[in-house]
Parts: sequence; C-alpha cells; structure tokens
Amino acid sequence: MPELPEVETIVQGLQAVVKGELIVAAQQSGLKMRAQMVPNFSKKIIHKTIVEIYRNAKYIVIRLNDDSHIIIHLGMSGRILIGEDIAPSKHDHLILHLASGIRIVFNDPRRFGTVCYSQEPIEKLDFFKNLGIEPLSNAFDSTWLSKATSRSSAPIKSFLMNANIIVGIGNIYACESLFAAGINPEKPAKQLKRKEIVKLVDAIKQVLASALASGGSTLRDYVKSNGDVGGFQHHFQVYGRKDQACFQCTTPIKMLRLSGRSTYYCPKCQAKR
DNA sequence: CTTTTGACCTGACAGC
DNA sequence: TGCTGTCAGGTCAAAA
Repeated sequence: MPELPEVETIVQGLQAVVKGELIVAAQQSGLKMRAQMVPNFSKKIIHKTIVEIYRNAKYIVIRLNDDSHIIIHLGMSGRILIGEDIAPSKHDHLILHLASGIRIVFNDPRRFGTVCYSQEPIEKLDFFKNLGIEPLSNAFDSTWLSKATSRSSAPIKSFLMNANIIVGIGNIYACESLFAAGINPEKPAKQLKRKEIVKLVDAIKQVLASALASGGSTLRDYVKSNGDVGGFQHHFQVYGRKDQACFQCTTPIKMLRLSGRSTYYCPKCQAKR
C-alpha cells in the first residue's frame, strides 16, 4: 500500500512500537530486489538499537544507534507487519527480531521494493539524490507549483507522479487530486491557469491529509492484528470506478491509459478545454 | 534536454 | 479444474 499516506501511516505505526528497541536477530531472503541489497547485512545490525524511524518520499528510513541506516521501499506490493507472532511467509525479505519479542517483517511478493543498509550518510545514496518536493511541506505552494509546471509540457497527471518533481503522489492520489481540483489529467502542465494551480495545491494537500487520517484510523488494528491497513478506499471519487456514476454529476467515470498507467476521471467535472 | 515505453516480478481474477 | 490474458498502489534505463 505504497503512496505517501500509506508509507507515512506505516512509519507512524513503527515509531509507536519500536523506538529504542534493540535488534537481537535479523534474517533476509537474499533475493534480488529493485536495487541490489547489501548481501548479509543482517549480521551488521544485530545488537544495535533503533533510534529513529522516518519517511523520505516513499522510503522508510530506520536509523540505528551507530548512525547507520536500514532503508526500505515498498514498491507496488510491499507490506510491513509488526507483531509478536507473525507466521513466516513466502515473500518475507527482512525480518527484524526485537528484544521485546516484537518482530518487524517486510514482505514483498513482486520484489519491486527495496531493502538496503548504509553506513554512510544516506544523502549519498542514489535513491535520495534526485527527489522532488514533499507535497505536504509548506514549500509546496501555488508559487512553487506554477513555476514548476511552466517548464513542462507533460500531461499534468504524469507530472504529478514524477518523483523527481513531487514525491509521494502515486496513481491513486494523482487521479483523486485532479478530480478534486476539476482538472483533466491529460492537460499539459504548462497550460494550467493560475486558478487551477491554486486549486490543485489545495486538492493535493486535502486528499493526502484525509487519506492519512483514514490510514491512521485503522493503524491500531493493523499493528495488533496484522490485518490490512487503510480505510481511504471507501472515499475514492474516481479511482477504480470506471463506468460508474460520478458522485458529483452522475456522468460515467472514464478510464484512459496515461504513461502506461490507468487513469480515472470524470469527463464532465474534469472537462478538457 | 524532456517525455514515453518497456522491463522488472508475483498473484488475483475473469473468461473460456 | 485448468489454462490464458489482463491488471495491479513504483521506479529506472532505454528509446523516441
């Protein structure tokens, strides 16, 4: 479940449970992920303590007491489970055993995700070199966005999903934000009017924040029962709603393919022009 | 340079 | 009960 709100939700769940915890054992699958992981780093993290966990873009960063870091990216299908008795399963790639008996398990069937370990400052890692702006930061405002869009002729939806420009917005939240702003996903970024830019910034912050709030509401269940996370899927206005009536105007939602991704929009509420 | 496409993987689901 | 095709929340290298 890996866009900004989901990653942030998971990070908050981890923070609540494992801060200050000692790692007593660790196991890795050793299978090849998106980026080659440091082989057998599990040995290097044993007897170290987790001092800080935070999110950078869609990456989860776990800082240890010697300032080394474990970096996890969930890719498309990655999950993190936290609990005392998690049954081992097929695509577990990293299992951390903590002194309290709690385990943190990173499971990713498709292996589009990443697990790696770094003893160097993390800014040196390629992952973090070309990342764009955090959409929930104060720096992300209409002034910033209008400057950034003015240089791009790409469809606004592809623009929003480009992590070199803005981080954390994936396929779902790009669709939902554009609907909330009433903007057609195919519209070239540089053609957005000032008014649309203002609306879009607002929509993105609103959508991400309310998704985060929904994720947070099921966080406790997630941590305790290892079940599913997030309740925002019940609030989707367009994502996955092809041919269903728009909640605003009852026009059937349309789907098109944009940069290889399914794109949902209301042809009336998000008319071109 | 910018933008799009294809590749990376497994699993779930629809239709035959 | 298969089998086949399609689709899936991301990112990167390569092509256009």
